[in-house]
Parts: sequence; C-alpha cells; structure tokens
Amino acid sequence: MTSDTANPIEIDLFTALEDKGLRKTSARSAVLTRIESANDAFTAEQLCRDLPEVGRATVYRTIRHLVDAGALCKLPILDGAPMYSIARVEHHHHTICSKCGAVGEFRHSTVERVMRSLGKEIDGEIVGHRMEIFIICNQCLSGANDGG
Amino acid sequence: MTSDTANPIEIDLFTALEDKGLRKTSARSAVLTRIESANDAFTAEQLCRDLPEVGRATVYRTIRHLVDAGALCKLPILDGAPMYSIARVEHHHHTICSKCGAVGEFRHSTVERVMRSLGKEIDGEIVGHRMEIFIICNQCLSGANDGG
DNA sequence: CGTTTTATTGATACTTGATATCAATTAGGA
DNA sequence: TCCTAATTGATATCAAGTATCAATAAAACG
Ligand SMILES: [Zn+2]
Ligand SMILES: [Zn+2]
Ligand SMILES: [Zn+2]
Ligand SMILES: [Zn+2]
Repeated sequence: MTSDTANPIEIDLFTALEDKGLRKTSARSAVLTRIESANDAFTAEQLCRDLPEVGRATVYRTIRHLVDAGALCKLPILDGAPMYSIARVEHHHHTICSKCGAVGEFRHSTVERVMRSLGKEIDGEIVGHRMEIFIICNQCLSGANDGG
Repeated sequence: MTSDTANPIEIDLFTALEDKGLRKTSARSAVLTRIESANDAFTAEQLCRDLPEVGRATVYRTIRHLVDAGALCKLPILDGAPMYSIARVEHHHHTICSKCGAVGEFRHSTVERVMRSLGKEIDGEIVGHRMEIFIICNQCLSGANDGG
C-alpha cells in the first residue's frame, strides 16, 4: 500500500475493453466510471443498484469482460456473492476486513518464494495459487465504523 | 480408503453432530455415510443426487451443521457451487486439480510462519487466512483421467 | 453526411444454488 | 408406553447469474 516505488501498473479499464475489440458504449462507460470513481471492492448487485439506468445483463457482462481481460479481480466470498476489485498489480493477494469487508491488495516476495518451493511437497504440478488474508482493518480497529 | 499410515485427527462426523446435541436420525446417517464412504470432495447437489431418499433441505442443513462443527471444510470455487471435504487436520489448506477438481489437503509449517510474519507488512490485525494451490494432479498428468 | 453492417442493449424468462415455511413424522427421555 | 421437542421434506421462495432476442446504437463505408 506504500507507493514510494513507481506507479503501479494500473490497467485502464477503458483500454482493457478496447484491447478486446469491444465498442465504447454509454452503458459500458457508466459501469466503468462507477467502478473507477469508488476505488473499493464491490459486488455485481451493488453496481446494478447504483446504476439503475444500465441493464442488469450489461452490468454482469461488462464485469465478465473486465475479469477476462485481467483488469478486475474476482474474489470468492464464502456465503455471498463474489466481490470485484481493480487489479492494480500483476500478481497479488487480498486482505479482507472481516468486519466491514474492505478489500486491499498486497504483494510479498517471500510469500511467492515459499509458494514456489512448495512444489516438492505437493503431488502434481503446481499451476497457480490463491490466498486471502482476513484482517480487522485499522478503520474498524479504531471504532470509526460503528454504525451498521 | 487406505489407512496404512496412522489415522490423522479425523473428526468423526457422527461425533461432531452428537457434540452439538443433535439427534441421530436415519436421514442424517445416510448423509454422513455417503460423505465418509467416498473420501473425495463433493458439492451439496452431488449429495442430493446420490441420496434421492433424503430431502434437499436436510442435505443442506446437515452440511451446514458439519461445517459449523469444523468437521467439513467449505471451499469456494469460482464459478460454481462450493465444494466440501472432510477436515482431517486442524488447520490446513487445499490443493485443487484444475483439470479434474480433485481436492487434497496439505499443511506446511513454513507457510504458516510466513503468514504470521506478514503482520508487519499489513495494515490492521490479521485474524486468519485462506489459501488454495491449483495443480494438475498426478492422475491427470499421467493421462489416466481421459474420459470426461 | 446517409447507409449498411454488426455489436450491443435490456426486458424478460429461465437456471441454479440455497433457504424459509410448516404440517407430519420421529427420536429419545420419562 | 407416551409425551414432547427436534427433525423432516414437499413446497414456495429467494438470490445470483445467464440465455433469448427484438430493438437500438456504434463503427465502417462510401
Ligand atoms: Zn474494516
Ligand atoms: Zn501469490
Ligand atoms: Zn486431476
Ligand atoms: Zn495456513
């Protein structure tokens, strides 16, 4: 979450669709603008609620395109709809606040090294991994988020 | 179903329900027997299909009880119903074959140590984590599993 | 610019996974 | 055995997400 290093490789959502050869339409623009304006994780239904002028099908389709293009991460939530967050760095993992649901990204070279070293211990060929860290975020720890 | 090595701390499914003060009924027994007989991960719908004599609601309720008791792991699958597997060891992670869906368990002290050490790098208080390793299992690598 | 072509949209219906309801049944103790 | 509370399961309902397809809008063409 520090940014002393150069800008993260934030993939522009519009560019992501363009690169897939998809047309720029007003419905899609509305969805992308909504996603970029609030830079927090969201569910598909949240977008639908926030964008009543855009059809449900289009919201779902646009999300699928973005996930497909690697511009959005889809992260599975036990007991509930998956959440989506803008993919700011190439490979990374997520922190999820168990209280407010806030999603963050992190990268850690040691984690990746350990994952790679696991090859010897595991039957079969490793092709990928996924990891989520559950936290109580600083906001929630400081009691800022009381009203539910 | 081999058990030449010592039994892991397998939590008996019946005991798990008993400890929750739940009655032993024929419907529940059918579900538990089905889960234990095939020691592979499964979905709720698979159980329903395999146990037409047990009501759908009961299947789902029984699974929920077992997850609640810690006897089953619920693991979220992107694009699909969650899978369940018997929890044989206290804290562990899963390997999932990307080809056939086979689920395995593993534990690795280094992984846990790294996860613990992550505290300094992450905003907020860590309360847990989840991790899945995606593999191509040996079965699938050896081409044994061709027919789909 | 107007025309043509093709992708996109979105209301609707549907699918799937899962839960709520509640009368009938059953387990287990007195 | 009888009593009572827990359990069951058919059914309805909910929720997330997809398929359909006529109407619409974007880009390409001239
Ligand atoms: Zn929080
Ligand atoms: Zn990683
Ligand atoms: Zn496999
Ligand atoms: Zn762990």
